Amino acid sequence: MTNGQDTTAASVAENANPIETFLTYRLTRTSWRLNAQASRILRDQAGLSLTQWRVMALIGPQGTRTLSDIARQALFDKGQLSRCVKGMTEAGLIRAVPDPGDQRQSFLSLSQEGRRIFDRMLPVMQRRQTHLLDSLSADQRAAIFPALDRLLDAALRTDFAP
Amino acid sequence: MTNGQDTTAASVAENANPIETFLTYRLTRTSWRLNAQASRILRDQAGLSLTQWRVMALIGPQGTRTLSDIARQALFDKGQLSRCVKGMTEAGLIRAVPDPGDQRQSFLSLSQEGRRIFDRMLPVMQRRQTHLLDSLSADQRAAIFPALDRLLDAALRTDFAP
DNA sequence: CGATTTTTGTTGACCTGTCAACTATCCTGA
DNA sequence: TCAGGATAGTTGACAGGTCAACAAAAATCG
Repeated sequence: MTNGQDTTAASVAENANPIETFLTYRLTRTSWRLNAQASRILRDQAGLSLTQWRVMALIGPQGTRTLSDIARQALFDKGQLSRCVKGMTEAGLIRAVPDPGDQRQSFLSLSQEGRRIFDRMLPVMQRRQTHLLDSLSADQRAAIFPALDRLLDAALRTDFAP
Repeated sequence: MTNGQDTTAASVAENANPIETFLTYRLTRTSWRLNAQASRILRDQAGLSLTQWRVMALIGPQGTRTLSDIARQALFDKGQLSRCVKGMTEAGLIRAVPDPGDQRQSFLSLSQEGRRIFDRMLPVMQRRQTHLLDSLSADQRAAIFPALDRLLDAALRTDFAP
C-alpha cells in the first residue's frame, strides 16, 4: 500500500469520492506522513521531538529570539511553545537570558549542547530535504513553495465564506 | 501579522533562517491553518469535527465502507477512527450493518440524518475548495496535487535516510 | 502623570492523535 | 483439519496540541 494510487483522475472518478479532490485533505495527509518521518529521524538520532527541533531551527545556531517572536513566525500556540521551551531549558538545550530592557521577556538562544545537537542534525535534515525535492519535477519544485504561501494567505483570510 | 511575508526569497535570505526553506515545515504550517479554518466552518455550521467530516466524506453519500478500508485510504489511525465512528454512530450520523460474510467487520454508511448534513455541507466545502484553488496560479494549480502525491510517496519510503 | 489597553509569558482544563496490546474472526497450506 | 499467521476492530495509556483565563510588565494617550 505504499504506492501513490487512488490519486489519478481515473481512480478518483472511478470511486467518485470527492474528498480526494480536496486540497486541505490531501495536504494534511501528506503533511502527517512527512511529519511522522521527520519525527522518527529526530527521535532516533537526537532524542528530539519535531517541535523541539523546529524551535531550535527557529532560534537558529547564532540566533536570539523571544518566545512571542518565534510563535508569531511559526504560527505556534504560545502555550505549547512556553511548555516546550521550558522543557528544553531544563534539558539544557536552550539558554534564556532575561531582557534587561523588558522584564516580560527573555532572549532565547541555543546552549552549547543545543548547538552541538543542532549542528549535527542540520545536515541530516537538509539531506532529507534534498531527497524530498528530488522527488519532484522541476515545475513542481518551482510551484510548491509559492503555492503554499498563497494557500496560507487564503487560510488566514476570514473574509470569504460563511 | 496576518500577512504572508517572511517567505519571500529576500526575507528568508535576510534572516538567514534555514527552516523557512524546509518543505515539511512549510507544508505543516499551511496545513495547520487550513485545517483550523475548515474546523471552524464545520463546527459553526454543522457541529462536526474535521475528522468527523472527513469520515463522512470518505464513506460518501451513497457509499458503504468498512473501518479498515477507510483507515487505509486516509492513512488514519485505526484506534482514532474506531472511536470517531463509535461517537458518530451513537450520534446517529452513521449506520453500521454487520457483514454477514465476515463477522469481524461492519459496513458503514451515512444515516439519513448524516446524509442530510453531508449534503448540506458539501457545497459549502466545495466553495471553499474553489476559493482556495482560485488563489493559485494556473501553474501552481496544475502542480500541487501531483507534487503532494510524490511527497507522500517519498514520506512513505523508508529506504533513504539513516 | 494616571487610567486604560496591549503585550509577554505561564498555567489549567480539555480534547485529540499516537502507540501498543489485545480479542475475535478469518485465511492459508501442509 | 488444524496450526500459524493475517486481518478487523477495540481499548488503555500517554504525549501532544488547543483554548481560555490569568498576572506582570510595558505602551498608549488623555
